[in-house]
Amino acid sequence: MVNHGVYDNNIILDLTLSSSMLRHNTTKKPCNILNFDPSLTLALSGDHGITKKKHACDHGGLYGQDSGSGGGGGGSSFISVASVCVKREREVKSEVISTTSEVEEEEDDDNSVNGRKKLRLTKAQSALLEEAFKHHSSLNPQKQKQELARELKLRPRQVEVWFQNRRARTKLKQTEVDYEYLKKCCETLKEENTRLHKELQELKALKQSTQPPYMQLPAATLTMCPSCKRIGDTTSSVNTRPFSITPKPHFFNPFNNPSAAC
DNA sequence: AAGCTGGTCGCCGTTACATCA
DNA sequence: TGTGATGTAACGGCGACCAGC
Repeated sequence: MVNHGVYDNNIILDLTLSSSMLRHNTTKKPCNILNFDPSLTLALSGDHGITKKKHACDHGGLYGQDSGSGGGGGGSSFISVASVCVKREREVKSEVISTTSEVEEEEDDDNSVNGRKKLRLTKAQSALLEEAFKHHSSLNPQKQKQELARELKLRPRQVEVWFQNRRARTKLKQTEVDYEYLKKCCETLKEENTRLHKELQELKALKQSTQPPYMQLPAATLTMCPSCKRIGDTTSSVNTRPFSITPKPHFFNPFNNPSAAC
């Protein structure tokens, strides 16, 4: 049922495993024809042998050829697995149909030894994918994906997943940047608010202690610039007096430019 | 024209594995 | 050497969109 042909060091281990574990392990990522690591052998601890539902999907779908002997979740039937994995099967079909013979051979190898064992892309593969991502953050479905997959000796599905994850990472980073920006804005506003409150208190105190002539003017006509701490005046074009009057409120907007209020 | 169905795609939340401190 | 944290490949589910019937 299983082709162990590629990794001789796995064969003996496989023979000691249950059928479900076999199924899982024999689909171990081959990828690694490219960067095969002999230490990347089968997990004998047991937990790897406990095939979860989505693993079953992998085997029933992506790597389905060998999965007929068992399903996911530790022994459910192939039929039930297949019913859960319609989408996977769709993808597999389209991939198989559209891939070149070269890729098909690659996938055959994958199917024989592939598994949930996680692939780590090589630096070269990542670099190429990054380069492609720079040009377009989305794949031109049946064209660019196939091309990249062929070039990288990966399955089209892997390229697709990489782009999805890459977009998610980009979005996450942008969210973090936005968060930091808003946080700074919030802090700036808080400081401004505190300072304005303080100034208000000082003005109130000043009003109580003295009654200078300018205080006879309506209070609403006086505004103070939060940055330079001068009171504005529009009645004269040249601001020669320490306190003056402005025709309209002088709002401070930290989102635009905290230091540009004046 | 409207409704249904199937295919495709992208996003989201999650899981599981590899690696590192 | 064991363990928790982190990064990320891979998954299932869902909704949106489109084409064909």
